[in-house]
Amino acid sequence: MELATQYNPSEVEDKWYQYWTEHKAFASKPDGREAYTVVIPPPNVTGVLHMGHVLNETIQDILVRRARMEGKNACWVPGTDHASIATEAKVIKRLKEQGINKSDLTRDQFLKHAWDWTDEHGGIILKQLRKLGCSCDWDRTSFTMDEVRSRAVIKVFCDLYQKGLIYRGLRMVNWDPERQTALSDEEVIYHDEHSKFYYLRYRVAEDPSKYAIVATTRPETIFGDVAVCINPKEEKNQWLKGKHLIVPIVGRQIPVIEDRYVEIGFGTGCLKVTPAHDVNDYMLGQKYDLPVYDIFTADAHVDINCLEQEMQQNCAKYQGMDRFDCRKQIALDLKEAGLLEKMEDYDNKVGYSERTNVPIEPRLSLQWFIRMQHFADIALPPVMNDDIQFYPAKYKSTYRNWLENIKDWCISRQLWWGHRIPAYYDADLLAEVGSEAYPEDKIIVAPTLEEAQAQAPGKKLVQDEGALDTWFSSWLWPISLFDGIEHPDNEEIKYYYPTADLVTGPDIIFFWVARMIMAGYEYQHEMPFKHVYFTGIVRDKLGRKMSKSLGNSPDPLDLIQRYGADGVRMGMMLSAPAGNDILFDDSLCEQGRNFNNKIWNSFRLVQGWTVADVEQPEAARKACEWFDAKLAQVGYELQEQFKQYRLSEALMLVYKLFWDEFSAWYLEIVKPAYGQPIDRTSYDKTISYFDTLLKMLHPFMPFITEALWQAITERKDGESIMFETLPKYSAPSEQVLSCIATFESMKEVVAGIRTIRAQKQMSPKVAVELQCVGANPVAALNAVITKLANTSAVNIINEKNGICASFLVSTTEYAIPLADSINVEEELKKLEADLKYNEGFLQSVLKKLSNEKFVNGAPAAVVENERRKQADAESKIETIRQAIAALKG
RNA sequence: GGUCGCUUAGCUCAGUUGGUUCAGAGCGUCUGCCUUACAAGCAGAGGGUCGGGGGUUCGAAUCCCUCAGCGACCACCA
Repeated sequence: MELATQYNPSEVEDKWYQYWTEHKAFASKPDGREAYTVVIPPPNVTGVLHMGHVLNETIQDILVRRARMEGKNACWVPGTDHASIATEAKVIKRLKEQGINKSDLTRDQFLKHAWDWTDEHGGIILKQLRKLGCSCDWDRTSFTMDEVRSRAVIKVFCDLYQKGLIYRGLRMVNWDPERQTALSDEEVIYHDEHSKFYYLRYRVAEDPSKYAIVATTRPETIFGDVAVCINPKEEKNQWLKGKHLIVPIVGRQIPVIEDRYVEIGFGTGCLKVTPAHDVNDYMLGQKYDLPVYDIFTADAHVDINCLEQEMQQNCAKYQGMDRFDCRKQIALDLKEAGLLEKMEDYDNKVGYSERTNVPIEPRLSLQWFIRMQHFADIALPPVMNDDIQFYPAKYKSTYRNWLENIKDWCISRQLWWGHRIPAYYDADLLAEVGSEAYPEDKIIVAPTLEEAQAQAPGKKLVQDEGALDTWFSSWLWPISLFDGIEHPDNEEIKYYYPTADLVTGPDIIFFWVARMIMAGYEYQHEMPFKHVYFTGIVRDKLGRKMSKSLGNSPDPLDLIQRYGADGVRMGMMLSAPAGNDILFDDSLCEQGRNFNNKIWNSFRLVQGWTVADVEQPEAARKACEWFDAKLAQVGYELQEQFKQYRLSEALMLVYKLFWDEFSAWYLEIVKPAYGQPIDRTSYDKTISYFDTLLKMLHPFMPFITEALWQAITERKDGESIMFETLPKYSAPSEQVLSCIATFESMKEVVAGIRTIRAQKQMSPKVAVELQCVGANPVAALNAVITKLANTSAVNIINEKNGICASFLVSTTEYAIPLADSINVEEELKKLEADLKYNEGFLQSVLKKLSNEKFVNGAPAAVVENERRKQADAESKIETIRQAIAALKG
């Protein structure tokens, strides 16, 4: 069979993925083996694959495939997230394009559209994962809003409510005016902003000739001002004590209050208090029993209907204005009225909605919360004492920091797409008192309307309109995937839980990782995973975040098309140490592709050999001895790297093993001359090495390794490299290490000869004699030297005679007689430079050894080592001197 | 403002408890080669005062202090 000189991944990848799928190679069922479980961080159901996913899923697949080959029962569970707010936004946008407004639809109608969208786009990203080679158990594919997961969510809500860990309350929350819903603290992103500081004049009621100057960044909130606060200790504002002020434009008379909260020296020392629109003002308002005027609508437009008649008239022109338009207008109007003292540039931080990128409006509203202190208490210790290990460990302190300053979690959202809050109200009572005054003890929390109804016979019940935060379902994921919420003792959850490794980005350490740990201990009384591998953020080679607007984000499928999935996986892993951002560049995939090609061509070489019943050459025998040792050494190192989750290093290890050791050295040694057959022993050895190398490579590059493993020898249908197990390697023995060391010296000898050939422009076809002065420590490998460096003979001489080019390996001098082509001058120069270096080195060693403190203070082994260095250096110097003398002589 | 981290070759990064010639790897660069597996390749070569300064030590890339520059996360100074 003639094989192309270049590897073509696209021919291979689909074929073998299909093979795996047909044979259910990724499926897992509980059995007697040790379980190795990974749950996928569920991508948004309507999302498409981006580079961040490629990184994340590649790492998971590597870990899963490796575990499988270590003999574990690997189970990687895939699924998608309903991504409540993001998906709802997408659906609204699409409806708008069709000329439909969400407000024109009923809840059920809207949900019908959303489910249609989900069904349409839901599978896309999971299909794309197959292109990458992900070995997920597809039969287990789940969705955070499918039946099992939904029942789990509702059950947990009811349970936590019964335990008193969920409550409903009127609180200042982060409000997204675009989507018109509450958000959790974690969903707010703060950006630095260049804004203005407005200095407003508030006339003193008791003495209208005087003003208090109040500095604010948000003059549009003056409609809601109910007080001005000063620090009682601030000298310059003493005169305001007990006075009243007139809010400009609005005309409301408000008191001056005193509180230490106001920072002395900041701004003018006068803080306007607007309880409905600022968290701290709200706190002050509560403390001093101030009224609350909510002057914005849900979409952040001015609404002054709550004001008194007279003030409404004063402010009529602002009614219905957008908050930012109003800010500009007020500034203009105040200036005109002489009530704007000045404006200053000011840098501050403004919170934006993570999803809609609209400035958050602090808003007082009735929401559902989880008491988090209990969860912080159960989730902190296991991470701090390393029951759960973080890679890299530095995220432990991030984690601790958050848990030690935990705040209650706002879990209700004013959205339709999500799990509806299972709280029911007496409709008549609700109509009578309104939702805010609705008594807590009349709320019925129950899994279904029927069960709620049973608790309130004869009443007409209505369900809470809100939905739950997406993360309220995500935090149950490692449990709910195995139906462990509803059936905490079922066979699957007992077998697969806790999961082994979680791979995710550090950006969701609070959103998700911490909360899964909380839910894990609350509902399974055990950690949800043993290790957390935090990936970095994928950036472009200039270090910029990949984004649609910059256009610097390659399409993974396009990359796979160009370089093959194996090439892309390798490109991604080449520079992806845990926790560090990775600077991605297409050229990394090129390196991956090149490596695939290298493997492919090694296969072509071996596959083309014919085997004959001939004796194994000495060189080949030595090569096999050495490569056995090499595999033992690298196999062990590989294990160690995997243990520490150093996947890039692990990959580099196998990369070098295959390319440098196997291809450049081993194969070159055993390769028979053109047209000649190979002996049976070497052939079998080579096939077995190839087999082992493919297995070591398989987790990183599943496709090419499967394809070649299938081709290199006869396989039965259904067999797969995936099910092969790697041997367990123990630390390399002395014998192994010494074999490798000798071989390394031999490599240096060969390289020395090659260097001389290169310098002297000698054809590799011309055989040369190699002379070893005194003794040849690598004499056992002479046959190998002969094969690789084309030596006519390897001789031991006592003294150099004639003109030679020489080089040193350790303390041994090797020489190649080159009567006609030697440049004595150059040779001397080289030797003298070498001599100088070694003399200098000897000096530094002697200095150390003559230092009594060193000899007395350092451990014996270290001193002994220095003495050996001294001896070596002296011997080298002697050798070089002799060489110089010989040249001169 | 707080916390954590980073600075080693042109680039991206390793470097465990301070101790072998410890100053490394991959990529890139340079030189020579289309040598019957592979030019997506082969054989060679060059390249760094380990961010600056100080200290501890017989000995520091590694520990301590300090300065400079970067980054991340957290935080209610309007």
